[in-house]
Amino acid sequence: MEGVDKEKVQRIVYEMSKGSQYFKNEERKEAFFREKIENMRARCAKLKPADLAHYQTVADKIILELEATRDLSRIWVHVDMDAFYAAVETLSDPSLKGKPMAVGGMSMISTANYEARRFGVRAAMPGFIARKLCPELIFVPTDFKKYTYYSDLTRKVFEKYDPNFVAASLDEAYLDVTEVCKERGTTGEEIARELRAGVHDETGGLTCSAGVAPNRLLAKVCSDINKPNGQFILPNDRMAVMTFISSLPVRKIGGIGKVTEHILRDALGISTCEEILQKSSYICALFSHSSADFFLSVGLAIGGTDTPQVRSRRSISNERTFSATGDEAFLFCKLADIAEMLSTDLQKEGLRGRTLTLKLKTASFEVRTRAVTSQKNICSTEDIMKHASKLLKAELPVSLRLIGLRLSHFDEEKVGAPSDPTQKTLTDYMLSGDALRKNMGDQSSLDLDSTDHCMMHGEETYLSKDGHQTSSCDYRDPLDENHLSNLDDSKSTSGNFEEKEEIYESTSNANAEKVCVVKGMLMVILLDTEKVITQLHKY
DNA sequence: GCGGATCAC
DNA sequence: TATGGTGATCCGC
Repeated sequence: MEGVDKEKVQRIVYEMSKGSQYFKNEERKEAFFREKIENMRARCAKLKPADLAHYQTVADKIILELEATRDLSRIWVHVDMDAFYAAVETLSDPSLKGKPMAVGGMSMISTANYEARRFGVRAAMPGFIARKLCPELIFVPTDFKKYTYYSDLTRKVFEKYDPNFVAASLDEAYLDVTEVCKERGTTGEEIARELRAGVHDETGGLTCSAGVAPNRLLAKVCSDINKPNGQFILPNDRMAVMTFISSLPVRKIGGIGKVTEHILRDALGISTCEEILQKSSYICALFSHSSADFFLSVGLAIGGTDTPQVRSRRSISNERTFSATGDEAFLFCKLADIAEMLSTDLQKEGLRGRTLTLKLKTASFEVRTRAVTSQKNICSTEDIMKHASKLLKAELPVSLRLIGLRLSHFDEEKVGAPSDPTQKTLTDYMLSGDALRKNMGDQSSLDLDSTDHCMMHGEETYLSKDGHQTSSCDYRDPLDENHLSNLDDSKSTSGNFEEKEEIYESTSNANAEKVCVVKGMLMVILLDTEKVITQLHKY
């Protein structure tokens, strides 16, 4: 973004961060990461001319196969709402117009409007740093009901152009407008323009940007080019597509994040998509078959052109951050809260599963997961707690800032599912799709000998077994949202804390039963932990 | 099947 | 004072 003093922003972010536990953890991760890159460079250096010649033939073969799948017959549009949450908030409070504003709280920001971005304020930036960058910044708490309402309005517009459009999140969607273009004898460009006007009208003023391209991977990149309130069209022409992809930095591609970007650049000297093809032998030498496949398809600008299959959810989880503590009674209370929330969510979806995963983040930001798989399907708070408390107990003593629980390996048939057909957006759109190949470099080149195994192993590559292109890395899960609400800062946690204390003293409270049940369960679970039982009185 | 990592939003 | 939550995937064990 122009007009941003990047150096100043960087300096302030650094000043605010350095010395913190968060920052120390980032440094630890970076050191680990540099080592990984060094390993890859070493492996590169060891490659002999004969090896490289071999990998070049492998690469050339893959490239030929990929080229054969190229389909330039479809017209995809990727629609991306501009600063969506911030724009919605401004719509409902016009006094915010023209002022720097961010949706979120002191701990984390989910979206900043364009006025705030000029100060260097960004999504995923902690609010207290944002305020330092822009002291007059207005904070607005997240309100998902509002965003869902406006998202639904936009989807009504999308439906008119592609009834099978793919909602990638509340504020993004992919539309295959090939048919509507044919019917109306018009271009993707015109459709995108009309669609954007429709969104603007139907929502009462929200703007969006669009990318028009022959596949979803490209459409996604294109929607970012003339943002905000603009569009970019990439014609269905091989030459135009190849020219476009050539100079594109790899980081612009969905699925290539910060880490992959650095690996490609520092280990292989690859910064643009063009260079992927130029160094295709190294790509094949260093990465797994599926990773190489993904990278090479990026170099060729080949992406998904079909409408991806609807897939059911694989896991469901619940996690909460609180101010770090080693107080075991508190930690078990939190665990019980999360178990209960998870159980509630499971009931809503009529799901039961066999694998329970406990997620912990220590006071020093180190993340750990511990899982158990049982024979029986579980869904009740009690069953979840039975396993979860064992997992947590094995980690004690430990000072934590986050606890989470995830259930997976679902039962085939749902039990008592409240099957509400109007809930289409939540269940039917639960497709996943990244064929992301982002596990860089840990795989030995020997793996190339087990190509088939690798291909089958991946749940979904950009090529399905029957040769049709399936959902690709540019496809997003609709439930992936910035669920920033309710964790503004320590308020929510200390809020719970006080609430519990109150409930404990006043048994007439409506919530008392719940707490007692939880407590009762905890007492059974923690029977051998005298200290915890006595401390429970505090909560 | 488990644990660590990465990515997206 | 203060750096999120949900879901998915891959790899190496």
